[in-house]
Amino acid sequence: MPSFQSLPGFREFYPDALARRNHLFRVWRQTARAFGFQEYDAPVLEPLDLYRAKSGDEIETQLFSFIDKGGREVALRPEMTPTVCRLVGEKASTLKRPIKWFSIAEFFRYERMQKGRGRCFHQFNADLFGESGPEAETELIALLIQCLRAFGLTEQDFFVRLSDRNLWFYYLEALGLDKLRAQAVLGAVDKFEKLGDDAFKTYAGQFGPLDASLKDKVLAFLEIKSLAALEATLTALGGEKLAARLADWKKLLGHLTAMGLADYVQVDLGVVRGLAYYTGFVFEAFDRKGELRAIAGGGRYDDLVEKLGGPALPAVGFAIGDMTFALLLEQRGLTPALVSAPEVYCVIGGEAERRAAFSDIHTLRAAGFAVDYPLKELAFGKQFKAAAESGARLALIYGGDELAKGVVKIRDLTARTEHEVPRADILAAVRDTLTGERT
RNA sequence: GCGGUCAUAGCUCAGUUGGUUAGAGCACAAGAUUGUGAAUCUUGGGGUCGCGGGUUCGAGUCCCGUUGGCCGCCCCA
Repeated sequence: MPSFQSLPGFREFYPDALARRNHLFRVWRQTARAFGFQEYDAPVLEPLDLYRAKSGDEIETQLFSFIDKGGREVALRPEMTPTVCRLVGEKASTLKRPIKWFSIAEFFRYERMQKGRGRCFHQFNADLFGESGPEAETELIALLIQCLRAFGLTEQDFFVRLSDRNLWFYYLEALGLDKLRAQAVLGAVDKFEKLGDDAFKTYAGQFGPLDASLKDKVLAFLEIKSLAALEATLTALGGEKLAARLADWKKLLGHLTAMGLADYVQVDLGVVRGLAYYTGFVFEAFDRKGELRAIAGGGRYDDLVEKLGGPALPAVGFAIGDMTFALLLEQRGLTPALVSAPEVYCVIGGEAERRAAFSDIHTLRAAGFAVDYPLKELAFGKQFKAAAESGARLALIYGGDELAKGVVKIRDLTARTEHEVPRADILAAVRDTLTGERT
């Protein structure tokens, strides 16, 4: 046993694990670019106050925070939202709208480890600033869905639950509840799925038992699973705010349907997301089997940029965590068998042949091909075995017979065929075989 | 922060009521094998049995503590 262990909850990525992680990041990055999002990055270490300002003092117990040598209170970032709000807020007047940004970054939270949760993890974050209409949600929800679909996940595997905090407040207001009571009811709604009726205990403690008919109406609202049902309920109540909100819902779902994504989106007002800073649509992605914690979550936070010292700027964003997502891919057998294999493996006779081979090896490597060879002289049989195990597509055979003829034998390790090419043509020959197969 | 459970080789594990020098498979390395692919055979390197203390003539085994993993609760930005 080594004397030094990694810290609890921290992960080490051996090459095969890193290859899988890189694959996730590569696909996310490519997808975000396809949606016109630009990548940014920012410091891992931030002033502690940035998180206090957003989430309150109690957040500190869940942070990796300390005092640096300059006496500053600092914390490893537990999320990207405050940081990106600051970045955008500082340059808001000069950035072209809409501002569509994404990042792939590592985060740290001082928490107890659990399935799908550790003390360090990565998130894909995407945010859209400067658009207050549901067009912003359309882009983000579509991006979220595509970020999962790109791995082969389908509507059989996951879905996005869509809810709306504004709608809840307008609804509860229409039912005659004031703001404080409405917030308490929303807190109960947030916990209702897990606790059932007990979720309303906190409300009862604060304001007395919730009127039975009101509670029925709240629970009925939770039952709504379609736009049609939502429309029926809202039109019955009437009122301008609800009508305007309904129009937003229609637009958002209409656009997502036009994109062919309707089957991925479920109207579900049970999603509230406890965070106080969400101001409109909120959404979370779950696996259909319901075995895992949320895969992704996000929503609109129109007040946060201003709260963190920037100008008033509407915003919508979401994040996908890598741990639960990797579990889902694994469960569905969609983790690609990625090996960091060379493209070409050289089989080399002896020291004399090695000199000739080295010249070609370097030429091929300089041209960008992944080329490997045995560091020390080995029997041919072992070299062919090593070539096969390396995962290379091609073996180049530098034997005395070939070099005497001025050729190199190219063996296709998959097809188990081989042919000779003049040494001078080796780069072109390799390129011809491998081009089009590389990603 | 709380509870349950586990810890023996790189991996999966065996190890009897406490008893000689702690084992197997896989993996890794060398050889059989100096020109063609996951085979076979032989051999080898690898362990302070998580760590610390206790009981005992004797502890991988029993007891206590501790660290760490896994699972759940709280929380989940």
